[in-house]
Amino acid sequence: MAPLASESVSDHPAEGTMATLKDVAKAAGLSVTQVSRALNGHSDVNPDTRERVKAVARTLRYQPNLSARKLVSGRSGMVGLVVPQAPDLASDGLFMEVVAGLSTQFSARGMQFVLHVARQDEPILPVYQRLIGHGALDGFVLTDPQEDDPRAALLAGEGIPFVVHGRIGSEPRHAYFDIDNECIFFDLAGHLIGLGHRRIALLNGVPGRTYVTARRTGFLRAMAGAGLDPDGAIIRNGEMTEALGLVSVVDLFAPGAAAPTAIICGNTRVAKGVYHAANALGLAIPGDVSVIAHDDHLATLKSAAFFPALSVSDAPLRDSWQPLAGCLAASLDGAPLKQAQIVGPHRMILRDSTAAPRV
Amino acid sequence: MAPLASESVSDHPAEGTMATLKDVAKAAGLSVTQVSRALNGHSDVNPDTRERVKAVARTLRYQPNLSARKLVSGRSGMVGLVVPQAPDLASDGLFMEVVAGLSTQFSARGMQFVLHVARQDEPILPVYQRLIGHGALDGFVLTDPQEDDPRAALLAGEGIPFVVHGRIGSEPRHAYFDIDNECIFFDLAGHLIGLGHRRIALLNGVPGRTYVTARRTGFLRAMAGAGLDPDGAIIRNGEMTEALGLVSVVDLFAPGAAAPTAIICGNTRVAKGVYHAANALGLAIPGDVSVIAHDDHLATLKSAAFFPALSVSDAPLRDSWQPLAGCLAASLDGAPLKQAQIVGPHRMILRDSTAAPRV
DNA sequence: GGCACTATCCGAAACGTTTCGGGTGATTTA
DNA sequence: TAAATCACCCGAAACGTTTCGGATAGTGCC
Repeated sequence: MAPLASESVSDHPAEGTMATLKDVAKAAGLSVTQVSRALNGHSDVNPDTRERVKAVARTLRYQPNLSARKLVSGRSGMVGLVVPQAPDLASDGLFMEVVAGLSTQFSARGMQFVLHVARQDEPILPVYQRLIGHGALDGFVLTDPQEDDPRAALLAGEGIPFVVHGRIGSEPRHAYFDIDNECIFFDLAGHLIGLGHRRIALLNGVPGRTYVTARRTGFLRAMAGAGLDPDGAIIRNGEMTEALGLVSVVDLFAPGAAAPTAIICGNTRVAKGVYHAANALGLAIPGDVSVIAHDDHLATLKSAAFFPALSVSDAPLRDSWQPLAGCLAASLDGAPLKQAQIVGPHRMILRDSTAAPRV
Repeated sequence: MAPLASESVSDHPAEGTMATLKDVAKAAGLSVTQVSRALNGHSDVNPDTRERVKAVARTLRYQPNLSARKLVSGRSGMVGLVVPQAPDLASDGLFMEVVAGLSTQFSARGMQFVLHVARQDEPILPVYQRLIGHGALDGFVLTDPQEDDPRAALLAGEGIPFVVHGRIGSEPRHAYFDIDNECIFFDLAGHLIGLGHRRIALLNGVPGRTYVTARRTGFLRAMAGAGLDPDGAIIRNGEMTEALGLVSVVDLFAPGAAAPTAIICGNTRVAKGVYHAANALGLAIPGDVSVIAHDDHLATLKSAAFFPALSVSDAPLRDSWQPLAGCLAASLDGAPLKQAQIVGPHRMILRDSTAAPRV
């Protein structure tokens, strides 16, 4: 083995330049073809040979040149996420968690995940077109999908694989990982209705996002299914921050208003605002108003640490990165769409913030 | 929006596959060689021809294949930044501003800037080695340089171009953009000394960072230069947050302690903490203690909005991205090192937070 | 007219990888 | 024993670009 290694380019592998397939082939006494096949797990190569090749490649610190690979096979193993720069992006830890989570998952699959931040004033579509045209990226992850998302339209039109965190349209023809937002909010509303609530408020995200629509649909379906007066369904939209919860409660419980007896919050941050406002207004939870939220475990807001402990639907966001990466990888491998469309699980955790309405 | 999307994808040009140099050559009635030379601004091509080629390329929506280019010329036009995932990274808007700023600057130079977030527990060097070995990136931007930065050592050893935001060592042999931290803090201390202060505190960043060392050096040089008792120089280190300013003041002004008469803050956030603590302790600024800070204009902390208005040394961080990108680009073009080593300007802005010490 | 020079162009090779079609010898099948 | 099968391997082509060396005309000079 030693003489074999020393007969290669040089004792020390990377003397400024990387080892190539040719170097490995020479050192292993094989053809470039066979080395490539051995390393890529093809069938017609002797198991012993394969191991030997792998060993040689390791000692030579061989790393396949992505550009060369991309050129011939059309695949570089790099995928990306494009986000517009927005000041609020940085504020919550969410964004970095997304990036780090995806990065981790993709590198576990031997792929490189990469982020491109577009200028704030820059239209986003041309950015994708550049990235596609340059041909450096194999596929994309799309977050925060909109109702008729132009990015998805572009990528689908160009035949570029992508995976969406969420779903676009009712019969998506794209890879995705999503949670069943409609079902979750149907259940949340159902729980409250079962307790006897008739006027229920939903503090939802900004309109246009697909998950916001889905949540609204589930909520309204539950209300309608119980034969309730549609006026009893109060929906407010906005960026899902503490402020939304705060101003909504102040507003809904203003003197003379027909206040709801229960509130469904889009996330725990909104719920925090609701708690603050309720406290300030002297409203007891759940005595005067029941509160329930969807908990995606973002940041450090633990729903169990609320007082009273917050009832929630539970679906940690951090469980998304693995299936997302998996779905994109499957798409790249040309797997049937079905295998790249996953709806994640959720569960209800009922604590102390919901009760029957005061009569 | 819908018509826009449909017109961009399916006009004619990209029937699933991008236009290549060969296509442009055929359409222009020239050889591939000449088209390449025309597009890349080489000398021996007729000006008229060049224009014609450019026009054809435009209508064909030609985009050079980065992988192919990289393969032969060794350059892909992609550069990157690698950061370890850290929870605090996201918290301040700083990080996203860095990324967005660099992204903007590089794309203005026709390059792609890309971010790679490494797992928190992952050693950083292998990440660079992967990225280098794969050969997808031409160069790197290094931020937060340490005293003997192993990343710089690795990249320099491999001969990979990189630019540092800051300087490593006293005679840096790498491209960099930096501000003259030593000079700035020499001046800050000098200003206070000139006012008559003899006991001065420096609230500095975490040790190990090169800029922290430089600032310390400048500060001590000013103190020593004025022939002051070295005991009068009080240095405290820590993550430069409001908390550092707060606890430092509480500590320094504890009963029985030999309190300083002036404080130099590493940034305006630290100064904010100092103001808070001073207020709580009933210390007047600048009556009981002078405060001065370095202001890099991060986030939304305006030094002029402090009360009393904060005296500062002024060097906006956002002025760094352009020279940083420029220096890396220069390095990639093989420019002499001198042209890729830039020290940015700074200025003093004296407001109301500094005065002669009470006798 | 021969020479050097310039302006403009082109063919072919190269980069490192994958893949296609084929090849060799050994083993099984009829 | 001849034919078919199998396990393992290889050469050559291709991907899209840049670059090296040369080619062709036209120009000015002696």
